[in-house]
Amino acid sequence: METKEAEEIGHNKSVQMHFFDILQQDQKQEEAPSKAKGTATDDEENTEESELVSLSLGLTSNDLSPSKEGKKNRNGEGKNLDEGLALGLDIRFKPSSAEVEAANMPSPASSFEEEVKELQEPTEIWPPSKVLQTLRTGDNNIEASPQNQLKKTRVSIRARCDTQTMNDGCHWRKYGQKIAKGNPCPRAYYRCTVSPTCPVRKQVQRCAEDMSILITTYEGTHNHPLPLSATAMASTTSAAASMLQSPSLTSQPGLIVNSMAAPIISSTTANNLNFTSQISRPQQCHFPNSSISTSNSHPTITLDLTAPPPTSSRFGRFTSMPRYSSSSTSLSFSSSSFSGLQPNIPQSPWSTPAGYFNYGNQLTHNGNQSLSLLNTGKQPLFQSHYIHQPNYMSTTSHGISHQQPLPETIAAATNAITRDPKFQSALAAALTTYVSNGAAGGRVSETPALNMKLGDDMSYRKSTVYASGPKGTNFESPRQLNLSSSSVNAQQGNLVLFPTSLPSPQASKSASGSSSNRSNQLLQ
DNA sequence: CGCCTTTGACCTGCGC
DNA sequence: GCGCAGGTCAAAGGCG
Repeated sequence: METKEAEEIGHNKSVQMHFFDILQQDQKQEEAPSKAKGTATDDEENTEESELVSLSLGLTSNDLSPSKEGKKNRNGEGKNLDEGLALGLDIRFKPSSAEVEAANMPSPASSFEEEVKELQEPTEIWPPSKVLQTLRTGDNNIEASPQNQLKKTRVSIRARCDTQTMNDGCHWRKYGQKIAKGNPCPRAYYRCTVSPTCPVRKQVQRCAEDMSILITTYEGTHNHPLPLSATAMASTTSAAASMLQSPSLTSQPGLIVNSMAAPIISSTTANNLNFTSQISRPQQCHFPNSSISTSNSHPTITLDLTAPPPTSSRFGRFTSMPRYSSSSTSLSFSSSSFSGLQPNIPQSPWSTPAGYFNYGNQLTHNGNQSLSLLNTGKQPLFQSHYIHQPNYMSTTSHGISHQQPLPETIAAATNAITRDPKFQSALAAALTTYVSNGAAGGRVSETPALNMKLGDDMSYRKSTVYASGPKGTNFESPRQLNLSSSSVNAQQGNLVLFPTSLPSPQASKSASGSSSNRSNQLLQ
């Protein structure tokens, strides 16, 4: 099946998304590995309740997966597998002083070897279905508790894809199909088969409104090394998922989003995208253009890769004004690089010449390649550091016409950020991604790690980001991240991030053709 | 032969 | 308690 998909994708059309996966490392597993062996199930479930969330990407080392992995080199992953990779994402939300023990936890990102051990000695963090079924009926079943149900985090990807499923780099076995209410398209249920004990499942369903949109929802934590191709976007979704793991981020001064992972280098071919990973540069999240949303019953982050492009130019013109109401605030992360996620677009989302950072209506221009960290504590976030810097706002030598600052917009957006903890974490994730993209597509990311501290202290840490031109062209021009505000439903503690500048497939096609020109213009 | 998909039945949670 | 909907199981069959 995967092979079929890969062929189809590779030869023809579709997005070839060698995708992500999330490894949400269980806090208690890490704390007490021995315990995890014995009571892994409980630990797994406890993870859902833990406020301290440690998200870690899988690693791709020597193939530790079952034999089939060795037999079948599906989707050409074998090449990548040979290389080996340590990808780690460590997002920790240290919510309160009560989480003292959290401080003793090893960081997945910094404990690669530990993770390898763990993987080599697989601890069943999810019981086999039969066991699970038994547990469900048990009195002590933690999973059955409403609380756990409530906290089961999912990451959903919306992407235009004309194949049955997106090729996310993992191997899946379909175990069920249902017609969901309100959607004529059946929902398919898949289980990760890379490891027999892997608890990760995904649901695939076409969007009722737009059949070309494939909605893939991931749930669970891989307990095995991921193929390189599967780790490409893991950090992105991990970061996104992390937002849902902490009920109140900002009240906790110690939130640290720490990027220690290798970068993901994207490569493109004529008709498909191929996100592959390469090693050893510190970096992390991919948040191409995504919308993130959560729901109450099943906290779900949706990375919306389908949004149409704005009517305005990707470069410097932003038409949407942030909208605020007493009950909602909105933040949009967008990047000019997103077109790559659309099918048939010969441009990598990670290799665009420039990223954009738009906060509110401001196009900020990080003129000195210094992307500092995000502090969403008491200080207005980008205000002092980016937006108000004349350099950033001025028309650049690339011919970008930047709009004038709009104080109200900034103030409103700042207020939105400082008000909503999840908002802050979303920003952290987005920035992490942004920096990641820069490092991935670019030549250099000078900082071994991007640390984003959301809290009270304003300790900025420098992270230098270089943009990359198309296909290996290295640019040292600043990347610009586009962050615009629109609306977030803060009432229910939900965070919604709407993409604002995602090119439609058609637009992307044309845009992709001219993008490099524009890019060159930008960077000349 | 092994792995996969299909598909009806079953289980579980939730709202009324 | 009942019904509905989502999710899962597992037997059957297909495919390479």
